[in-house]
Amino acid sequence: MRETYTITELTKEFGVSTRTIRFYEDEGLIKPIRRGRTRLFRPSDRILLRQILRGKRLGFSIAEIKEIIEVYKAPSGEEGQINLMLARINEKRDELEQKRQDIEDTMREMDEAEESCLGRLAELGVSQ
Amino acid sequence: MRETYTITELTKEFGVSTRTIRFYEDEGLIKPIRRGRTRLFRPSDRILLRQILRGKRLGFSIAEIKEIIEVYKAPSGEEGQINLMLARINEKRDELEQKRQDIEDTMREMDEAEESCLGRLAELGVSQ
DNA sequence: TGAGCGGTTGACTTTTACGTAAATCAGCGA
DNA sequence: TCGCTGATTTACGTAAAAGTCAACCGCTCA
Repeated sequence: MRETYTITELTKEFGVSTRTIRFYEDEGLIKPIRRGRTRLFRPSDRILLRQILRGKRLGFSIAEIKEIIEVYKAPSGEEGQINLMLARINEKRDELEQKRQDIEDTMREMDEAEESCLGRLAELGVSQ
Repeated sequence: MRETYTITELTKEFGVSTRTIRFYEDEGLIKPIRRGRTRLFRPSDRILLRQILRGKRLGFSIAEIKEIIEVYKAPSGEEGQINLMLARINEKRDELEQKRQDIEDTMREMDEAEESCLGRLAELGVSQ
């Protein structure tokens, strides 16, 4: 595994701009190390970026993604803290479950749309 | 089934503002009929609104939701048009499939986070 | 040694998806 | 006829998530 990545390597791999990556750093989502002023991204930063973009595709806001990343890091602290973590995990799971349902519903309507397109094509074929 | 709904009935049912619903009309997503100046929403408008909000939860933009709604309406026109529709349907399906995968991945990481929280709780319990 | 290349900072701008406020209107019950 | 309620239009405001631009730095290699 590579030790570090430059910012442009990551922009190419993930198809985002440098501005975007720096923005995520400003928002506290990733904390690359520095050599002089230049950012160096470790494998863990790269994984974080992957998780951030995954969250974006699912329509989570930066703030929500931050929360999700927090629970990934998980457990330090005493019982109260950990129970709070568990509660948050369940919240996020519910949201994901809702999205999953939304996807199923949308998929089903896509199937119906496809069906009726194919039906229409068949009609056209027959009448020719 | 009800004949029509007022705008406030829909805001209450779906938990959105009147501004939001009017915005969707401005964007051409729904076209309620009018009695005088007042909007009247038919069952089909209500279903559209449901689909719009589903799209929003999945992180689609208004423009993308518009496209999705277009393919729901589906088939009129000749073969070329319909084949174009079918292509669009498959594009959207790919996007949905990606989101589905993203959800699975996130869910799995949630499970891991939960595991390690529970593990930490067990430790705390034992040491007490 | 100077030109190019990749990276950085900072500031301003843009797009999307509404929020908010003001003025207006239409029906309705007392 | 008054005042309330609920709806409408118009217009400006705003937060989030970047895009864009300018000025600058530090290396390297020809």
